[in-house]
Amino acid sequence: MMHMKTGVEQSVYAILLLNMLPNKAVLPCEAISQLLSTSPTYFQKLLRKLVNADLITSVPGVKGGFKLTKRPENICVYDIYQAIEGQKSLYSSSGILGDMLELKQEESCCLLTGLMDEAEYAWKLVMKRETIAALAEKMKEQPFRLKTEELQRWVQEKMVA
Amino acid sequence: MMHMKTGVEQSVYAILLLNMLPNKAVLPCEAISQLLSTSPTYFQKLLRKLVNADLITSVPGVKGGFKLTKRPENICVYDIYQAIEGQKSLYSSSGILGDMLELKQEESCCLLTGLMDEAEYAWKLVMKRETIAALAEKMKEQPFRLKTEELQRWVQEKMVA
DNA sequence: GTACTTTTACTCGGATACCGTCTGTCCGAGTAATTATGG
DNA sequence: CCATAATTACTCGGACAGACGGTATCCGAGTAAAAGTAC
Repeated sequence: MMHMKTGVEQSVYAILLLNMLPNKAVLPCEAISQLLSTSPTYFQKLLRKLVNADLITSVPGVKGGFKLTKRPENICVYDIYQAIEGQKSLYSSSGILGDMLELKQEESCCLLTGLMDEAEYAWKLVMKRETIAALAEKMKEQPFRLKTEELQRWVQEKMVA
Repeated sequence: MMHMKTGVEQSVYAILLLNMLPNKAVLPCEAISQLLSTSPTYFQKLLRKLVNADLITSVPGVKGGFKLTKRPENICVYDIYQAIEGQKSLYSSSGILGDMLELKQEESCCLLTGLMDEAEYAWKLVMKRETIAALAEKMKEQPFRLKTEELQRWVQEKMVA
């Protein structure tokens, strides 16, 4: 129903978790997926997309796992969205007008494309504003503060190296 | 992949067609779907949604069909989008943060909802700007003008009453 | 010619099927730290 | 003790199954204009 996949939300929280790691430490997929109550094997594929987008780094082998590639100030919600959902537009013309008017292929002729692109741009602009650093700050505020500290301890416990 | 359905685009063009009708005249579903190269029986269900949204009116019986309910200046692209896609948000939290922090149900606790709502608002705002009247004007401009006049004649031919 | 019936051409709405995408699962392969083994 | 081999715990990536939503198809029902029929 034109809905954002849950993978985006999961990825955001995964990155917020990785942001709690001390330098050089990593968190294995298994631990994260357990906290997010999702399937480890599928969640790995999401992490893979984040790796491909150069948002996180993967370390193979025993004591392996994932960690952030960049500073949290340099990761915005849109980056994560794009990594998971790809760069396809929300709208792309099916060429109906072209068929209706029997135009040649080379004449691009959608009355909506320009408008929709603009709308999508406005939408993405808002997602580019919010960074992981800002979200992490919000987690430290009330009423999440206590629980977030608890979460920090959980991360310390599950992390390796 | 988080993509707008083609039904929205088809509906926009259908309404542009209905906008070409003289007063009191209607256009049957069969004719429209034929022009849009889509399945008549399914397209009827789209038209039904537009009727429910009070954008168009249906006339049953022989010489029946569909026509606009409002003036084209009072129909915007967003109205059509909403009629087809419903009013569900692009994003809705799956409550992951709540689970992670083990919060109670009543504490709404999604870090993304506020941001995403704002983004969606910006997106819809652009779609609310463009009216059917404006799109119809664009069709009368070059390089569509000649073909649009041809389309007008086609509508005259297929309309009833 | 008028009243009534039948036909016809539409809309209405439910049931169902197909297909692509998202999610979930399984498996074999790669990698590197740890442990075991042999001298 | 040191070098090498085996084990272990991860990531990597492909293949495949299940669920779900959008699209498409079929059917019977409702509705009203047109056509046919009876008197």
